[in-house]
Amino acid sequence: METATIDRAFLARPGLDVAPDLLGSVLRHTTPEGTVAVRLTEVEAYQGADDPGSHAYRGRTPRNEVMFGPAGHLYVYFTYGMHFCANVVCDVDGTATAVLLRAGEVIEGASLAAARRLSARAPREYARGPARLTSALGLGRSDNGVDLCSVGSPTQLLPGPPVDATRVRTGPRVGVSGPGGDGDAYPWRFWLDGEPTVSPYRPHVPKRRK
DNA sequence: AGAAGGATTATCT
DNA sequence: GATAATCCTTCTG
Repeated sequence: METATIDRAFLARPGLDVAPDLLGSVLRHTTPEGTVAVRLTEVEAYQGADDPGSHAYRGRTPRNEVMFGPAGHLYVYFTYGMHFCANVVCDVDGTATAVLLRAGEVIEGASLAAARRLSARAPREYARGPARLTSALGLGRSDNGVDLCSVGSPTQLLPGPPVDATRVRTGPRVGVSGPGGDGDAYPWRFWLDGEPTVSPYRPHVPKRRK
């Protein structure tokens, strides 16, 4: 039988609870070009109304509509005029929380990932960063809202090899400012310690005058 | 090695 | 009209 996807009920809780449990899971995407699969090594949780860093903070809009839907769907958004980022929608229908997929290790389709990531100098850079991850997988606008939990879907979230829980680390999210612009208020970024594919951006370096 | 600026457009104020 | 859950190239030390 086909490999089972991650259960939707597993994702139907707050993104903050789901995020660390998603480390080590595998996102696989198949297109006419072929299949690429990524084992997740770095993620970030985004909550709803209480989280100023979340797209859902100011309520439902056409862009973030998918976040408010049922768990187990993919929320893909376009940013900085040239990049896509992907989230796994969590929590129950009507409550908007999600997990941003920041980085991972390509474990299937390395040659196709390389073709999509021409600037990468080493395989570890194929999906090292949120926009790089979507690029390596070939995800874009048309993948916004797709179901990740149905067998036979071209885009699936699958269980990965077991993860050593003692390797899970947490820290401030990247590119998110808290109240007063003084860095992220919450340590809602999770990664696997020692993974070469974890994006290297330093957690919140305050700008210093020279 | 580290810092700085450009690319490029959807989205919301 | 400003900003953005970013990445890449180029400049400087």
